Amino acid sequence: MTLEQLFATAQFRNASTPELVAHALREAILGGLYAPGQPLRQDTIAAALGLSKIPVREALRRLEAEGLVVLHPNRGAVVAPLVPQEAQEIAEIRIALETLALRLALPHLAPRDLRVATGILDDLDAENDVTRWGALNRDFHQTLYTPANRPQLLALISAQHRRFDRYMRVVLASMRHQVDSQAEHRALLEACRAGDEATAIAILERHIATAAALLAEHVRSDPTVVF
Amino acid sequence: MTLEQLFATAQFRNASTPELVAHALREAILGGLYAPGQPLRQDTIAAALGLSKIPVREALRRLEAEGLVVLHPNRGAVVAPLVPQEAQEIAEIRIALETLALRLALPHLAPRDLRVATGILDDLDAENDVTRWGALNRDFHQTLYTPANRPQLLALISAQHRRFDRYMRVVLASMRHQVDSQAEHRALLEACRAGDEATAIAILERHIATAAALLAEHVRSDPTVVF
DNA sequence: CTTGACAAAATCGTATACGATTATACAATT
DNA sequence: AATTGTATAATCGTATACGATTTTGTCAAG
Repeated sequence: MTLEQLFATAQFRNASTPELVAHALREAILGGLYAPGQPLRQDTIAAALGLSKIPVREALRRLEAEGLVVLHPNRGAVVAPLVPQEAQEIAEIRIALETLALRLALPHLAPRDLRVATGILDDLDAENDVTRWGALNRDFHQTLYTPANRPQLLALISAQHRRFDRYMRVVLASMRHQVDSQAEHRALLEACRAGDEATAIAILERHIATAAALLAEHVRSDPTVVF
Repeated sequence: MTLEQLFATAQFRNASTPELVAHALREAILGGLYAPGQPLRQDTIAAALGLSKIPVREALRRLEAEGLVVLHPNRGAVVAPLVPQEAQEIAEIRIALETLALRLALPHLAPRDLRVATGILDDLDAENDVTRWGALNRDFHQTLYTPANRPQLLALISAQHRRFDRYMRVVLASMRHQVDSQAEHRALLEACRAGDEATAIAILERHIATAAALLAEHVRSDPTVVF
């Protein structure tokens, strides 16, 4: 999937050009099309999309705020580098935000939500592509949190989840974590179905903490891994 | 304080022009110089700062990501309107993030941090200006969280705290909430000094929840208040 | 071989200009 | 009076152009 294709694919209603560019770059970074630390040349991107630098620059500002891009004055933008220490911090943040969201959502979880979540888990089982696996994983979590009816909270969670997935991508490329992760997903879904808040929250906490620990383990076992 | 003055005052190292513009606009919005919903004309701002629209547009994108500005495609930017329901959500988010930060910071709180925090509380007692009161209030909280050594978390808290303060500003303008708030601040500081995590966390939770409740009460008592 | 100086190239940052879109005023119509 | 249509003004969005800054390449000195 090239940047041009991502740009052409992205069409929301009411989306401005810089938003579309931001979307394309976001997907490109999450999909691994651009490596961490890689420079994002304004002219190159603009030319690829048939635009001038100006909407591209605005998109980069947006992505900077999301933590996917780092801007260096007069030296341009680079894909935000991966610093495992940062992933540990994001995991802590995710636990705080997602347990809140799940607690608020649980009383409003409808059978339909559970069905949708189950369907995503089945898709996850069948999915081998790491990028789409990350997207489906985020979808699963969002499905459980959406009934909380907290748009600000959900947006924050999405942003943090996306950043975290950039690290998990590296881990998943070498380990086969899916199985364990799916077992946790199903246990979480079961606790939600049963309306067992304490258990659901505990599973969610462990689920995120486990992913972070796996990442730490991966770094420890092979310190040469370039993140 | 005019926008020009805020722009001239703002000088960080390594700050690009759009960042300086964003800083000035941020302070202007927080300081009430621009009312909620007010249009932010690119030409006007650019002319006032002696710039073209381009760096101004980039600053607006940044502020959009922070939730202080809303961009409408082809219709420009407005100061983000105040929707009390949103403040309630932000309070929930703040409780989740700030109790985490406080828990992580407590074991590393040094006497120096406590002295600094005490000094800020004294300044708060003497401060009458609502805007500077908000800034000092944020400083007090940040001082307690900084030893957690979690830059991402602190940045998130700052952004949410700033958004919340826009609502509190309206409440403080009509009520005299400072006294109660200061009592809570001192009780929190005392629990931190004693290293009593459970009490400190409980006070912090109530502190934020009380502010949110005060806001809700304010809306209930006078539904005509234009936020 | 390394270092420093300098020129050339690449890239950034933004002022300017202009087409596109939206808002406003006001006349025409129902 | 309300509504529709149209001309005008205000504003947005961005392509272009160009100065400023940084990076790269080259070569001479140590």
